[in-house]
Amino acid sequence: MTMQSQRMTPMQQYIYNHPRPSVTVDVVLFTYTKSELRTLLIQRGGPPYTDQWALPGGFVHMEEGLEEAAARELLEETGVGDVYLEQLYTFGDPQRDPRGRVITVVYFALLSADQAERLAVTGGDDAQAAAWWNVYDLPHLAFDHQPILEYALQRLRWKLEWTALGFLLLPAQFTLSELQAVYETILKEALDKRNFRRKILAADILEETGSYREGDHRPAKLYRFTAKAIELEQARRRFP
Amino acid sequence: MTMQSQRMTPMQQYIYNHPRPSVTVDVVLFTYTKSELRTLLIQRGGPPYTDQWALPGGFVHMEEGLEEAAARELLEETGVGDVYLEQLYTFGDPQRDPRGRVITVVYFALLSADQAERLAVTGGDDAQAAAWWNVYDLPHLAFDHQPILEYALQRLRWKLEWTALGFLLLPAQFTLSELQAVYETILKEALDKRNFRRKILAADILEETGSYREGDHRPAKLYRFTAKAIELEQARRRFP
DNA sequence: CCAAAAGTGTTATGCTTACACCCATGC
DNA sequence: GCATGGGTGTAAGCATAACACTTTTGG
Repeated sequence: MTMQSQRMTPMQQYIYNHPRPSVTVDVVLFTYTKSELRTLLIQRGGPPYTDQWALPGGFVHMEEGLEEAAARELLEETGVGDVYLEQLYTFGDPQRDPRGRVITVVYFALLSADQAERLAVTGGDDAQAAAWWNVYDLPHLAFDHQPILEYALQRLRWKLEWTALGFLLLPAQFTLSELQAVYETILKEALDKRNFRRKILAADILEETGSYREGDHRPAKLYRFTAKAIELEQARRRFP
Repeated sequence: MTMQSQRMTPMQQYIYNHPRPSVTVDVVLFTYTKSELRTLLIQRGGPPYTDQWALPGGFVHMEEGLEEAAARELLEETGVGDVYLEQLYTFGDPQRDPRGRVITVVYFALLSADQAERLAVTGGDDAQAAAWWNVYDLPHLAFDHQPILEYALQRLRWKLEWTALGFLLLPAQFTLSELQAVYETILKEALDKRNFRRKILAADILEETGSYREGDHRPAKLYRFTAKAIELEQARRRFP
């Protein structure tokens, strides 16, 4: 493997002896609000796929790392910061973008319901619209973003079953029933209440806040997850 | 995200309005021969890192997919074809290559001992040397290939524990003791013979060939793995 | 007092683990 | 006949899975 020569013209052009692909990052951001699993999409302002919905993302700058680029794009396009991010997969089919060869490194992100609700989600630095969509009721997506999203959903299911990161989708305080509802929505199956509680509590990553959620019926204990839960799971992170 | 204009000069140069990274694929290829877990490395023929050992790999061509590129590089540089390939991770630290911004999509590959031994491993299309190295006794590696290889080794351990893909490292026929030795080498721990056999046979992915390995002592039954074994990505459910 | 969600234990089953001896062959 | 690796079963402990009723509140 040998390197291509590279120089810059006065007119800010970049010349290479071999063609190069573009490299983008895209982000699949999940949260759980209003009893729905949701993902953040951007409505495209220009061709190709004008007006269609797409994952937030953009070009990787020359001086930034990939995860850094994903965090930056998320912040610029949606105002979302301080988010759990991990690399999902790199998609590089030569035909995936009609404009040319674009390889995209996709990141997987989880946002707490608190943060999601605090966001005024209607466009960031450009005039694009951003909106939360129910994962089970999506619009038609641009590019190959449909299969990418499905793959991210698989990863999310896997995370929920094998790690404690489900907490990252919830507000800071939640009841066990709410937590169970998240699991049931994402895994698409009903769970046994007693077994669920026993297993979650045995994992020793929750603590009672001492307060209760008052409502129509019997008040429910509120829990938060302990800092330990996050470290523990980051230690178990399978993709660096 | 908007696309850069792009045109080609008569002198076969490629001009872009924005700088672009190079994109390479690298492959971590594992096999198990002579009682050792081995990986294939290439000795670099020029700068940077002249004479140092590195993962096989090279630039992604504009018209080929990523996995396709990985397979091609493997074939060109080492003569290895017909191999299990899966994407491992994409590394894109801006400083990882002294020549400029190079993002590499790394693939993880498993080669059967049969194929590994049939290979005359001494350089492919260029005059670079290729050689198998014991994973636990590696030379100093070029670029960031050391941590990449460690990450691949983690993935291999995970595969061995959770899937049946360990078979792909072995010759077509093998004894249970040989199989156990592979597991012990890769997982770096001793396994109980009876439990190992019970578990492997219960997985129902092996069949007896009917013949025996004759040797110094009592002949051992030879097994092969069934086609079914490859699909079986074990999914132990966390919730009922 | 009724509706609705919160909360709580026990049992059967299957899987995992630990463990020691006989068998078949070559020399 | 002995050295060497091949091959086999069982019991204890642990985690999982199935299952139904009582408690607390608001209206």
